[in-house]
Amino acid sequence: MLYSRPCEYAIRTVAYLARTGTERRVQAHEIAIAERIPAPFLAKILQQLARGNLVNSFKGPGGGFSLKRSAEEISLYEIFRVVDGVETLDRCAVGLAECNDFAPCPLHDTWKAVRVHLLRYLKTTTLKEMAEAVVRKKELVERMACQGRKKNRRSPP
Amino acid sequence: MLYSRPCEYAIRTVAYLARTGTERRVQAHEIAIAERIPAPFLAKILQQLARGNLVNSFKGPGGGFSLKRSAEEISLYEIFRVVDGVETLDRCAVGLAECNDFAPCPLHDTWKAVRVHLLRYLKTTTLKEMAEAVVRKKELVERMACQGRKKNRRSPP
DNA sequence: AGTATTTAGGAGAAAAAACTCCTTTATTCT
DNA sequence: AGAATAAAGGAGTTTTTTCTCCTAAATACT
Repeated sequence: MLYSRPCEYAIRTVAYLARTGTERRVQAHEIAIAERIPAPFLAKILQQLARGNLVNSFKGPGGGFSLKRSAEEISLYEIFRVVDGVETLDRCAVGLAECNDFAPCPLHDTWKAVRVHLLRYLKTTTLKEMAEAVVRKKELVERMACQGRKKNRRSPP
Repeated sequence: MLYSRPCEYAIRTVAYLARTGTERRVQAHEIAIAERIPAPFLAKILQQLARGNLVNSFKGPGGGFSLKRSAEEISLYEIFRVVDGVETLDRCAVGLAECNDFAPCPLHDTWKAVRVHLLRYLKTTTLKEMAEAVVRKKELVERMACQGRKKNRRSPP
């Protein structure tokens, strides 16, 4: 997989915050329940996001987390950078420590092209995409529920 | 990273066998030393490759492993399939268990495009590429060594 | 000031991945 | 047949990643 489990959780967390809006403070355990992520672990990840300046954090009663920027200003790449660190993308295709641009391994050039593509995906995919896609999915679910009822009328058991 | 550590080792192993030719039997510990891979672990990986019909295995004196096919007939995808299993590529972009083509998560379509690209890379990159690239690298190293000597003459300490 | 709340941070536990070690099996050679 | 060799297979150990638990710190409210 392209990025770690914690990074997956981070993406879903930021998406959750994006859907709730930038003003409201959301507590870690609320996100954990909604997204089925282990709460203490999510707290750690949220701290990383806060240190990386992707979210605001507020202690105490009424505290919680909120996004520092709007959804379309946050790319997958930024989350990935903060949680996994970008060095993981620099790894040689076959794990050779000495492989680099100056002394490339046999797969270096082809793998580099893949890497460029992956980086583009990460940098161009924003959390806006995720928020919008959820809206689209809801419409789809409602449409499918409607079709489901029609089909039941036509096909008695 | 796209595939596991064992899969990296497998690719390097198959490349090593490709360079030695399909006839000669190569022992596990020879490859382990040459590629700096833990020998007992490599033996396990080689067994997977044998079970997956990528290599021949021979027990006893004079035994070892050899490729079942020529380098250009073995893609990275085949090695990946045998060592990691292809289900790892089916994983949702953000780790949602219920995400599939019929109930896609918000990133499903964009991630799917990335996946297609990765699959193409894996399926079109063969071990022939690796074997040829090693030859090219040797020529480059010799050329650089030559330039290194010229430069030393020009730049006394 | 004291209490409650929620994040921040450190240490440890559990799970998964990587790796090691030992026995068994199959093959070759004498 | 016996010995040597090298793969095959199983179990165990180590390392890394994921996750849990506990304490400390900061904030809001009374």
